[in-house]
Amino acid sequence: MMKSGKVTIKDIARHLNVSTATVSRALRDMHDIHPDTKKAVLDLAKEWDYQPNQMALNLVKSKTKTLGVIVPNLNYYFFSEVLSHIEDAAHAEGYSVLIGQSKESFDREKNNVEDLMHGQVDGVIISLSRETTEVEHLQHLQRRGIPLVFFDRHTDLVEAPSVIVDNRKAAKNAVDHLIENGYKRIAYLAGPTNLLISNQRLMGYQDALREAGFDFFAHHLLHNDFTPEKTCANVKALLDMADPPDALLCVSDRIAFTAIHFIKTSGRKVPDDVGVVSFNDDPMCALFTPSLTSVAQPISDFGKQTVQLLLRQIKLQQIGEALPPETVVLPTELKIRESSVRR
Amino acid sequence: MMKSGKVTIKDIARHLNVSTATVSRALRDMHDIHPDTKKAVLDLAKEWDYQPNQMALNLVKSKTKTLGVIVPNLNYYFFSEVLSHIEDAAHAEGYSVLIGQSKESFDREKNNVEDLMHGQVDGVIISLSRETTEVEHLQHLQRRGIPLVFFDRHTDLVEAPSVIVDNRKAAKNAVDHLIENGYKRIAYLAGPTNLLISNQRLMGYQDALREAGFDFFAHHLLHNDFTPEKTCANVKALLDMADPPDALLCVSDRIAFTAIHFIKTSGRKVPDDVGVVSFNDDPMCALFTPSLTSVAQPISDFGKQTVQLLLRQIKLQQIGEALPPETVVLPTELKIRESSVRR
DNA sequence: TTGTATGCGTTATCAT
DNA sequence: ATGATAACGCATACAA
Repeated sequence: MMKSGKVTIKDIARHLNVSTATVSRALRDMHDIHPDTKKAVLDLAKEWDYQPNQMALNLVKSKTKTLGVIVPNLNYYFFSEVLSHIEDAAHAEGYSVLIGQSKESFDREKNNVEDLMHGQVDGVIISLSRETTEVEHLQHLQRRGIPLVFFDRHTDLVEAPSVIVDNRKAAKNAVDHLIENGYKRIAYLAGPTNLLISNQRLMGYQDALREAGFDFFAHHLLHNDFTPEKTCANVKALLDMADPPDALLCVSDRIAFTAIHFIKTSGRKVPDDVGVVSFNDDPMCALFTPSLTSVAQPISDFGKQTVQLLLRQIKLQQIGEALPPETVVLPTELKIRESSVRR
Repeated sequence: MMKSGKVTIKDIARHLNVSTATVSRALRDMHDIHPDTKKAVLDLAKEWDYQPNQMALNLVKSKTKTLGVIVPNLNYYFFSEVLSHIEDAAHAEGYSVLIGQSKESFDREKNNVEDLMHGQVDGVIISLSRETTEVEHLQHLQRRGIPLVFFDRHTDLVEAPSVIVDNRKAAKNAVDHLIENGYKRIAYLAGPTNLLISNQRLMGYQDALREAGFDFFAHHLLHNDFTPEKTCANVKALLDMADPPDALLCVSDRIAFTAIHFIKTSGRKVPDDVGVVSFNDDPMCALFTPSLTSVAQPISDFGKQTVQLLLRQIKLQQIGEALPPETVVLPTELKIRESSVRR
């Protein structure tokens, strides 16, 4: 093994007294190449540890075989789980994954998108920050011809495929379940006011109340920024009310765990005094005391479908076609556990 | 705004009747450029939405401003958390982050490393898969001049900086704490047999036993592959023994949560019948019932230090220097909660 | 202050 | 079956 630094196709060509074109062909196992030449090239390539330079390939092919993924936070259970499946699916198709997190900040999201726009990726997968209300940065991306797919936290302000669940229906189911189990004053611990999925769940919550002939009380709707502090403050406010709720619909398991812990600490029982259902079906749901009833989302499908949708767009784009902005709605399942069934 | 597709420096040069060199200089705000020329270029660049082509830049500079990160699993609490901080730190320094997960498979890890070797990244951060015992793929990376840094799951078979904690000491502390609280038969629910950090913790566990004059029982040491099934089987085996342990040191919170759940289900009490301490200080530790005593690692420092170490290496490498393989040992803290203190 | 020419590593289109 | 050469988009040493 000689040749210290990076060895290029040119080095091999020179040493073998052939042209770079020949080496290139030999390396890529093309037709019209003499077996002997090919063997010589391959042998030397191996001996010298030749590795094709990806940057040069990117430039000439004008694609990177890389996907960009932007999520609010890499350490939320749901997102890290979906990301894991995205990486899996992308990897299986020969794509690398570049990550960015908005940290729920619109500016960082914009920043991330702009970074990816400089030709680093062939397409972008995004789940919006909770601050995102305008979408100029995403339209910019599309104008530059970079395919885009949403998952979970989407928007209708941009024409792009998305992979979501029917949050409204899922929430209605969850609240129906609480009502069936005798709960009468159900509060909703929601996410930030402008978070689409939180609002969709709000509609399902209201649907269920209406259908059951219950009144919707605005003071039983509390918004939350996903911090434990805010959750505790919210729960405290609810418990201190003149008409405290006897059940909670939580927008996420994280919030539900914190809420239940607070409720238990305050001397009430779950599910007897307060029933709880939430979203995501974090594995901890089954281990928690009481175990937590939660809406399961098909996380692995989230990852797979999102990647498929993006890859299809990328492929079509190369032949000049466009994919009609399809919306994939994944099924949810309410996993009923102890927290919502009175003993 | 005209010019539909991507606009290049060449387009601007042609339209302005100047050379590409001039445009390049104007864009990068260099000296020796006439204000008028500069303004004209900048204006047109803005009007036409010029974006520098990253692929071309990469090729010219022969660096990508991208870091590769390979972890066993993106959805383990510890790794997703560290990754989040790595992304943060990298982003702050103007670097993008490419991710790969080994899924605890040596082959996938090797695969990931080889992908990154083809000139996609300026450096690599890795936490080894539990299957990894040989390191040829990492040496290959280094031979190709790509700086490497380990965090958490490292190896001494490769000369590279690493960011770790003193697992042996941390484990000893944790077991000392159990002993101080009156536990006498302490078992260790370890990770896979060849996982370095698990074995380091084993040594600390044995240190503590020895110092306290306790015997080490080989049948009180059970290895685990991080699946709930295996954990339950292990715990069942322990509880069914003639001399069941009265306390458990768990190699991770995930395992501890599952173990406690199993113990509770089997009718025993934690911490009265069985005390439990573990590692990672997952936020769920505080919310769990009973709350879980755990060794906290400074996760944010893991991310920051790892990136700093890598960036320093990259910088030094550019001036032909090498960084002595420094090992950063981060402090740990035992967070004492209910699971290890008898009432 | 600006332009010319060359190189970065590879593929691809012509020839031969 | 192979070789020259022109791209890909940009930076830069050297001229002017």
